[in-house]
Amino acid sequence: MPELPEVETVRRGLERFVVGRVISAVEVCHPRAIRRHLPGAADFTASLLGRRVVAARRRGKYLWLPLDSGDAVIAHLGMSGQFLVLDPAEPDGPHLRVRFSFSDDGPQLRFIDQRTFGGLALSPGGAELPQEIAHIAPDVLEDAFDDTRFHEALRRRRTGLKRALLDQTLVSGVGNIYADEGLWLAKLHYARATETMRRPESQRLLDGVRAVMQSALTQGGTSFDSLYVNVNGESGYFERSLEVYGRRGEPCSRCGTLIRRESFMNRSSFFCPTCQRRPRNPHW
DNA sequence: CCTCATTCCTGCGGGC
DNA sequence: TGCCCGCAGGAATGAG
Repeated sequence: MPELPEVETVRRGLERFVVGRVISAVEVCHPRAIRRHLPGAADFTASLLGRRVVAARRRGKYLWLPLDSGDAVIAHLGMSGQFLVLDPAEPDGPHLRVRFSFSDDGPQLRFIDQRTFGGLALSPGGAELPQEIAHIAPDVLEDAFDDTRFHEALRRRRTGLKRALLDQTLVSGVGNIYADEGLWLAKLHYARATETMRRPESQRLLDGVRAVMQSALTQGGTSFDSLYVNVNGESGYFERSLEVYGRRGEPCSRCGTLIRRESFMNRSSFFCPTCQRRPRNPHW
C-alpha cells in the first residue's frame, strides 16, 4: 500500500524519467482510471497531446505532473497503483489502465492498477497546486509542516488519535501501516482521545511518524532501476522493518508482549497492549 | 461545521 | 478440487 515514502519514491522516478519529455499519445485503457476527470477520456487525451511535462510534484499521497500548458496531470496510486517506465515493445500487463507515449519514441509511461482505487485526472491551471487537492495538508517531512499547529489542531478534534492521523486534511501521507508504526514508536494507543493529547505526546507521535517514513524512504529510494519507476508498497521496507503492522501474535521488540490486532474503522490496527496502554476514556 | 459509516474494486487465502 | 466468503484499504460522499 503506497503511503508517503512509496509515493515520494515514485515521484523521484517520474522526475528522472518523464520530466522534460513531450507527450505524443495517450491511451485510456480503462475508463475507471480517469473517473475523477469528469469531462471524460477524449478531453483528457486532447489536453495532454503535444504538452511537455515540466516537473513532478507531490503532496501527501497525491502526485501531479505540471505541463507547459499550465495544466497538470494529477495521480493517486490508491491501493495498488504503479507507474512503470517501459520500452514500447514490452507487452501490456493485465492491469494496464493508461499509457503515455512520448515524441522521442523512448520508454512509455504506463499507469497500472489492479484494484482500481487509484486514478488520474487533468487539473486545468493546476501546475502550481491543483485546486482538487488544495484541501490536503502538508506532510510531516515538509518544512511547511508546523508541529505546534498540528498539536493545537489535534486538541480541537473530538475523535481518536489514529483516526486523526489518517485524516489527510490534518496531516497528509499517513496510511494504515505508518499510523500503526508511528503510534507504536510513540507508545500511544490508537483510541486515545485527541483532545487529551499533551504537547510532548504529540511531539513523540510526529517524531515517530517521521522516523518510520525517513527509514522507509531511505530503503525504498534504492530499489528502482532505470526502467522501473517503482512501486506499490514493496519498497523492501515491509518485510524487514515493521514493528507491529501485520505482526499479530509476535512478540513486541521492546517488551516481549504479543502484538494484538483489533478491527477499527473497517480495517486492522496492530499494537502492543503493554507499550500502548488503552486510555481510560478511549474515543471511538 | 464536524464526525463517521459507507462505498468503490479485485486477487488472494482459508475453510469446507 | 473448487467454490465462497472475508479481507486488504484511500478518500470521496452523504447522512446525522
